[in-house]
Amino acid sequence: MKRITIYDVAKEASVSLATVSRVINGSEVVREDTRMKVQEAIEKLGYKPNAIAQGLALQKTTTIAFVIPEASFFYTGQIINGLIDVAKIYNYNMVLHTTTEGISATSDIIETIIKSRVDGVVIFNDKLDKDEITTLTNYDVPIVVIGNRISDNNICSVYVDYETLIYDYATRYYDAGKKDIALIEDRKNPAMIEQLQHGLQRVYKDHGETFKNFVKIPKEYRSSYEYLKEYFKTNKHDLIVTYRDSQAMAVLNTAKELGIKIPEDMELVCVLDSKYNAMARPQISGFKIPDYDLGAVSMRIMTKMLQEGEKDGYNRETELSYVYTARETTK
Amino acid sequence: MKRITIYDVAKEASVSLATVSRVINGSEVVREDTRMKVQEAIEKLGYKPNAIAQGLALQKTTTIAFVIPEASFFYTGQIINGLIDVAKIYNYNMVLHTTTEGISATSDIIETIIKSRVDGVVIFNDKLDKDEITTLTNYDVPIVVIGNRISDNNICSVYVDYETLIYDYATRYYDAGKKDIALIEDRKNPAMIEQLQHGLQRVYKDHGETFKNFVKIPKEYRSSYEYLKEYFKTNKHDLIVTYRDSQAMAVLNTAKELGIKIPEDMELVCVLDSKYNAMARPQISGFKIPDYDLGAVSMRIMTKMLQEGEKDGYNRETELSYVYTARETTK
DNA sequence: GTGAAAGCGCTAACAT
DNA sequence: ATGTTAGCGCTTTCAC
Repeated sequence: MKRITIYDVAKEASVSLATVSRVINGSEVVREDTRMKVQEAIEKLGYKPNAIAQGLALQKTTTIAFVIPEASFFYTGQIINGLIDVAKIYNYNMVLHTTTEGISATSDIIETIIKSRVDGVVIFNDKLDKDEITTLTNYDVPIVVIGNRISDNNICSVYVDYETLIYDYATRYYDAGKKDIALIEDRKNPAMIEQLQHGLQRVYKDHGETFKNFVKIPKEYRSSYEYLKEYFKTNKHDLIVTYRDSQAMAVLNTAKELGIKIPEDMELVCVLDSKYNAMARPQISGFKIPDYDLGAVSMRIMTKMLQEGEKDGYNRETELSYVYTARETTK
Repeated sequence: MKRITIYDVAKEASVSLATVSRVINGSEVVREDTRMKVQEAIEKLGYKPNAIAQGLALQKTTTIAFVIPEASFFYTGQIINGLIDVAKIYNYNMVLHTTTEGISATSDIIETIIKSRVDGVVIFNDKLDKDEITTLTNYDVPIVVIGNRISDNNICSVYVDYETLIYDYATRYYDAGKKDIALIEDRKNPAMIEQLQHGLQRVYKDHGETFKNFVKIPKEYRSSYEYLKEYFKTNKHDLIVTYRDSQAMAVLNTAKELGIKIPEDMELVCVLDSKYNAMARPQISGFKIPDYDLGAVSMRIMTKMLQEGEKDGYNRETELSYVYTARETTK
């Protein structure tokens, strides 16, 4: 099947290809009757402009690259939805790249991204360090980073301040005399855990103490659950902080099995709230993180960065807020 | 910052652009010393071939479009991971499109896909009907459909046979005298539910009876949970079948609240297994659906479709199997 | 208001 | 083994 081109349309409508181009791009200077003629030819032939050729001629692709570690979690999906919805409104396409360990190094991905001449790139990545982002800076393509507070000439970021989140929350506990607060490690989200750690450290430091209850999951344990079953046999705290729902549920289950009453004996909060927290029994308290908005806002900022004129229409760093939902695992 | 092109490299290396092109594409006919010369020039200038221009010249984009309803569920993410991992191995890029209701009609998406001249499209969609897929057929781009058994000239499909899955499973219950089997509706996955319904209908038909226990969630209820709380006050069955984990958990919670013992009074199986099923108490039995493989296999088939020579190296329809995991909600 | 022609950056015959 | 040249499909001056 022959791909029909702008030439075919031009011939069909007995005009030059320049005129067809003008019609496609909604140029005002075309006379109404020729516009109709061209429009008809387009319909008749079922012509679809070749975005690749347009990209070449215009030196832009109207495409944004999105890089994520893996598309595994529910909230990653939500971020993607946010990004895509806004991208659509502004007629951008999205290409998706993932930094699966073993299968593709970040440098390879950057390579492909540069080659594909996208207009911008949005990065959501726990592991991507500043060096790698700096590499991207060299190609002077606009970048929006989701999750980490970072900014530069053509780098913006959209994030939630987990450090302050947990600082504020834990401080209330500390001040109420519940000073024994523990944080469960999450190997899959090291960057987030680090932020939480910093927040808790500040709480203790404020009172001249040191935060010590960082519960690491030893490598030999297949899951947090396996280890926690051991851990809680000999440990108990006033408040347990986890990052993901599945870890909170692991705490819930082990506690029940060991006869630790939640929230009476021990309280539990899951930073990253999810529908599963509400389905657990007792229902797990958590913070509603605006995952969809993280995506949507990022893309909106990207579109602004891409508009020459709007150079000052956006902030380099955008902090998104969260809402605490008290459920049954906290008093 | 001036984008440096193949011409710049040619000039730098004092060769023609054809030679540079040959080096880039690993042509064998280039003498070693000139290859080195060119390679050096490429390094020095930091040249990256423009994939857009390559696409134009080669009439192919090495890009696959992927269409999903929404990136919300965990398994959608897994499918994406499978797709991407394989896509990477074969050096394909992926563009992601979603059919968010309200924001973008499927026809618009098809429009953009066609314009972007992707080499193939993978579709995972409950709602996309055959008409829409047929529209794509007109543009003779290779298509792989995930989830539904469907095939045509340039359409392949990869799927799990939910009908047979539940038919086999429910038959065992029926034959054991547990004839009261109910299926919970899932508005978000109508196509899957339909398959399950067909399977159960066959079970009853085999015995000259009619399957009636399809539990619809009335529109006025915000969630399955809200309705099920009412439903189970006056209803009880031998076996409850749900599609997603969250619905199974809703059944679990309402049952517990109403004093219905699971699995003693009523058994429960969740077709689409997830880690949350294992975290629930009692743990929910389910089928391990190979979500990652659905993606991976689909992309593998796509690469085969794209290879001219390999016309017969793949099946039009590929059925993937599942593994049943008995846990605590079934006897 | 419309057409002719020069690119956009690259590949692939075809020459040499 | 390397260079020349004609596209790939489109946009955009610049003439008319």
